[in-house]
Amino acid sequence: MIQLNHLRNNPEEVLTRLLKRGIDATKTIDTILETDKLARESRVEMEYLQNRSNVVSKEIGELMRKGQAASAEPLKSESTGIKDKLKSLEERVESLEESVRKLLITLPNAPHSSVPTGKDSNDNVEIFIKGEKPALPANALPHWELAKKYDLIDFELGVKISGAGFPVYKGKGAKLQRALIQYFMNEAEKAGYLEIQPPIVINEASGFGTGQLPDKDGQMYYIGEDELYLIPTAEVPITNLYRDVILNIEDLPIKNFGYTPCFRREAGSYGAHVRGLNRLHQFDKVEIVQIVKPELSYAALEDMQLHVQQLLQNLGLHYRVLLLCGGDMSVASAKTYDLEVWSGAQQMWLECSSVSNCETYQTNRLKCRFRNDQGKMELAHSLNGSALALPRIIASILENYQTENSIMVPEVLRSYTGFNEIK
RNA sequence: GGAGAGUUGGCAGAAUGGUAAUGCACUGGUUUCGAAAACCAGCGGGUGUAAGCCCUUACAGGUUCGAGCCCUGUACUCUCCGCCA
Repeated sequence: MIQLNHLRNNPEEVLTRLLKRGIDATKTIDTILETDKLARESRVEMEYLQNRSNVVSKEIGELMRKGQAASAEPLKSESTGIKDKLKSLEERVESLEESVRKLLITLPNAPHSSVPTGKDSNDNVEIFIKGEKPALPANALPHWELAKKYDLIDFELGVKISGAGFPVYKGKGAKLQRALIQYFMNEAEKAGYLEIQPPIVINEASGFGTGQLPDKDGQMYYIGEDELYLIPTAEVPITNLYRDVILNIEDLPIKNFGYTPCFRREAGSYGAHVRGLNRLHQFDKVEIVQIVKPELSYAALEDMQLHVQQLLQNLGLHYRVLLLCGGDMSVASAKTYDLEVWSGAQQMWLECSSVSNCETYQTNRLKCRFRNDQGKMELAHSLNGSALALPRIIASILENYQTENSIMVPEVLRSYTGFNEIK
């Protein structure tokens, strides 16, 4: 959530930046600032009375110790009087501060100045493109047909076991996925990230910490019996490792990665674009996360984005990098790059990674801080990125690497798969 | 799932209901050629230039002039039993 202190001092700036999302927050911000002012005034008054109450109680304690119980009586009644006033005042402060907090969490993060203004994906900007569309054989098939032809993935079987969007990977299909996971993990490790195997169910506090709750409530699978959510991404449990933590400055930057399944209800999505591996309820992903000093977060964002590019490049896939416009970014992000791979047979781009700098939006909720050079508490910046999400990479590999009667395995994966070709 | 015990700073560990000791660790300083030792200071969070003030004994309530302490509820941890990869 946006820092209240920053909003107090720079309401115009926040307002302008939010306009990049197509959001006019004038009214919300005005209400926040007005309510905050009232809350602070009441708080000053409250603290004054609390102080008086503390002093009086201390004096009573003194008298009691000296055995002068009788002379404490007037003080007792004064204290009782203060208490009455305090009660309503405390309720008022609490309710005002709660109002401020509730309004504050409705605001998404303020986009960085380099983020283009826009409403939806049409306003995203392509900033880099690599490789070319592969020349496919005349009998080229979409990946779901290839998966069937070579018995790699069984979508119907998944429907029987669980439902639509839960595919079953078999044989070389399963092996290909495992090879990719292993490859991505090794590359993350080489890039200096520490491996984390987190839980894949999370509690409400964790969901709130990274911004999924309350915003994305309906998009997560919920286990009511235990009040737990299935993770939509490893970003949630990994970033929450640093909830309520005061980090040592020399521990920064923190670089973690984790491989986990991810679960998304995808409520409301339907149509042609959900075919095959395009959109699933369960998928695997390797996620990279960084917690860094504020002044270094944009360098880290570029670093992470380039790491993901390198993976795609090494796999020999045609891909492009998009700078998302304000309206297409997730609530927590201040700046996001999406990476998309080319799906040769479907003739379309598939998003396979999203790399975001959340600045202090998450760390403010998480209370993830460090002591800066002046010895003052400061919120760290958090970043996350997929490196990479598996299904769409597999779709792209199957389609782009198909020959007339086989599918070639990308060079870099062959030592992991143990086979060069799928026939 | 059942029974019992417990939860105080980074750790250890005090506090007849009277306003959170102390030790260790850590940080800075004095000293030293340098280090150790010793000594001094700091060492939960917020706010404030500062003095200060407020909050803080797992969390939420209650009793009280005053709660780490008494009462109620919740969460978590540990031990034993049961079940189990």
